[in-house]
Amino acid sequence: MPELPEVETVARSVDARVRGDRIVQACFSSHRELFKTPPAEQANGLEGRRFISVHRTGKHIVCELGSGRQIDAQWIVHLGMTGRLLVTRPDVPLAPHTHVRLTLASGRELRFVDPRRFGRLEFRNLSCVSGFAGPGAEPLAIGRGEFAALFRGRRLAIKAALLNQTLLAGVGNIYADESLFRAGIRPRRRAGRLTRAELERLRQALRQILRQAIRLGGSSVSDYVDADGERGFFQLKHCVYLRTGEPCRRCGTPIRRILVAGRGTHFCPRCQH
DNA sequence: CATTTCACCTGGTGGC
DNA sequence: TGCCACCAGGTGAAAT
Repeated sequence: MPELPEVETVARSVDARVRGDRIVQACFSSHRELFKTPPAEQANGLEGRRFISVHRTGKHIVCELGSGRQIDAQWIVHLGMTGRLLVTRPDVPLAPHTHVRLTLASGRELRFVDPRRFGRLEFRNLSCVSGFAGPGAEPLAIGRGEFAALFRGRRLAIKAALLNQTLLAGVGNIYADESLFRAGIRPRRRAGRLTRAELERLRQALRQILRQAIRLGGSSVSDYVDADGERGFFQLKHCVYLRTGEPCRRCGTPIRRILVAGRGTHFCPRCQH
């Protein structure tokens, strides 16, 4: 489900609800594939610590934790396709596929729910390991020259390059398609063949779209919600994503769907070159 | 090395 | 109503 704007929205809403709160008890499910750190070790590390802050890096939610005032551990949550982090009252019935419950000193619960189990959870004790650092560049912070350099000499499709998290962190299928539409670039163009002007159009398109999507709370295509259960509204602004056969909002030509890098890819054959 | 394909999961939808 | 094929916001391992 979640790409940069959705993860940013979730991180902000979780931060607003749990900052300063202490974890009293941690309950983990037995689906081991979810846990990069063994669940018992995570529960052990979480219990007794306080949320100092929660923020986003790429598609990862990073919870900075402390036993006292200092940050001494991190809990890192990747939502995969269908993961949700929810802060609820404890009497709210458990959703199916709830894999983690953190009981907080305030009496509320932080819950991790993930039907497809593509999410990943990791605990890092900073006295043993370094802090989390994702590999890719932040699309909202990267400059023109650095952005262009990411794609230089690459023969793969520009859409596949946008999805590669080690190049840019946070862009997924929705925002790759939407930014390529806004920049007027076909998704199958070879990344290394884009002109300097096209690359700069793409960088600007990405910035504008990601910022607007964050303002609107992300895209709720089927089930995405933030920590308060609120849906986003950017899906109302989609120009191509999941609009196969519908008229292009700019020129009226039916939107086409193809496969690129194994992912459904949507574009306007008239507006994109 | 760079790039492509596929497996990992559940659930929703639409056709017959 | 049921059954089936196909699709879905992601990623990392294996193959090429």
